[in-house]
Amino acid sequence: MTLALHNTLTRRLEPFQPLAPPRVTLYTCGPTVWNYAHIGNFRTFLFEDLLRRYLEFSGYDVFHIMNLTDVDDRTIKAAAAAGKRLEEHTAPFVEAFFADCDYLRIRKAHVYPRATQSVPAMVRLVQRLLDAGVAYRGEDGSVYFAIAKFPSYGRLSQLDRREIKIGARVASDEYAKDDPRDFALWKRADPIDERVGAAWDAPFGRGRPGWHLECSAMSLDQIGKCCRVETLDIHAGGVDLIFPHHEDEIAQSEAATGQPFARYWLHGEFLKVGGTKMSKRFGNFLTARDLREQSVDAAAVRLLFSQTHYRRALDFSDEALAAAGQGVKRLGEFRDRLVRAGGPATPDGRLAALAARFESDFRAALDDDLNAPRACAALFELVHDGNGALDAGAAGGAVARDALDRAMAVLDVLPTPRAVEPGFAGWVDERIAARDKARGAKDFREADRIRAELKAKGVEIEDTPSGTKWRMV
RNA sequence: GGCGCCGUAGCCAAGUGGUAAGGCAGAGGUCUGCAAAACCUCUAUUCGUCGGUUCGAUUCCGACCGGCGCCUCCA
Repeated sequence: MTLALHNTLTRRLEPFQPLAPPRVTLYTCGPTVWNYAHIGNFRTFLFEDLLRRYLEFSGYDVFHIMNLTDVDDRTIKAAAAAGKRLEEHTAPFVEAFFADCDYLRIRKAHVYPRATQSVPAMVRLVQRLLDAGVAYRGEDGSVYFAIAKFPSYGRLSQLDRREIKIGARVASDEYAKDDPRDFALWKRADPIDERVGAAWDAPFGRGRPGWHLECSAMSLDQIGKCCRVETLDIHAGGVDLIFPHHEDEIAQSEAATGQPFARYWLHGEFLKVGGTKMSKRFGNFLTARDLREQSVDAAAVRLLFSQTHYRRALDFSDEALAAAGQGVKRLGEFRDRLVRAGGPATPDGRLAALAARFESDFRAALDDDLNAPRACAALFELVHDGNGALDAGAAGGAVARDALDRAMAVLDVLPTPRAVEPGFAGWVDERIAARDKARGAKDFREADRIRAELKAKGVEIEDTPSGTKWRMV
């Protein structure tokens, strides 16, 4: 079994073969830190987290680069509106982004190059394109990429099969370009750029990088430094980036290096709300901090997103999130039960057999273009059959627990342990002891009263053959 | 107008040219003092509609209806 991934470049499922295994260079388009990222943005980052984790699970040595776009039109506009310098405005959003990633258990990239700190690499790339004759200075002083000089332009987005809508809108800089489709590599600095500190000197004029340029320059810079290559194994992002962002990245990068920019392009679908794309523009968004403030377990978000394939739009709702929360709880209960089911395995090896089947199904599902919904189905089959085996007296939970834990290195959907104050835990134990005493004396009214008392404090109890268990809900 | 995606039970959602995974919710049962948890049973003869190809289609083709996305900042 080998991993196959859907490559946007070919619109096909392809066996995954990195340039120099076991190394895999992975570049994922990160957030634009002009504001808080919403969970639609995080759906993409979580899909990339799944990809990253599964590559590592499969034995690859992943070098993961995620950029932070801290200078672009929106960032400048927002900084100017707030009367702040660029870095002053973006700093809290950068911090919030990392906090949100931690909350959602997103594995850290190895490097987070920032656009404002990568200007020299961008200037070098623009110069290289000017030298190669595929870029030119427009009448407005900006530098543009000449699409006519790059014949394969449009391959990723199948632009060759499209018609550009004529007369829909006329870009303000259109008069400065040779061809309306040409895009800016370097934008001449205007007074607002200067005011917020978004302007740098370059041989071809003082200005700032175009959005597409940032990703090309940062990714090539990073993989050049780490691996001395000019081709990424995987480049991933949201579907909305296919055109023009990724198309333009390919043009710039390949025109400069003469090498394929990325071998595999992966794109995650949108998160929707009531049938419409979640977007800042529509105001129908929810941030990770909103969920955290509602005490939503990040595991529920992870499970919810894992239960829909990454190339399929997912409609978000509180009901769906709550349903995932129930699933997470069930997984946690099962793992606790496995831990309690110690001792040597029963002779028929039921749990071991279930664990083996699960691991095989789990891999097969994820090998098939990261089919996490199927992996989740395998997981719940393990829970169901495992519970049945335990009910029937199977012991030796360690095998199944190990299999579960290995899978969790990829999905990571077990409940977040709740921190409980020692004093509170002591009080709960005391109450439970009192209840057990009442139960022993057949005083069930008192026992039920104590249970209600605990419930009011958020403590749920469960009587088991080995005593009374409790948990926070 | 161009390009593309989707339409599967109450909700969410996999999937296959050979007769529908999984999760949540619901009903009944076992267990329990009662619960909880867990397990058992039940819950789509059917996969938007209409045609076509086929021995056979939810799965392939066509048309239509409905929803969405990109073509402009966008995860």
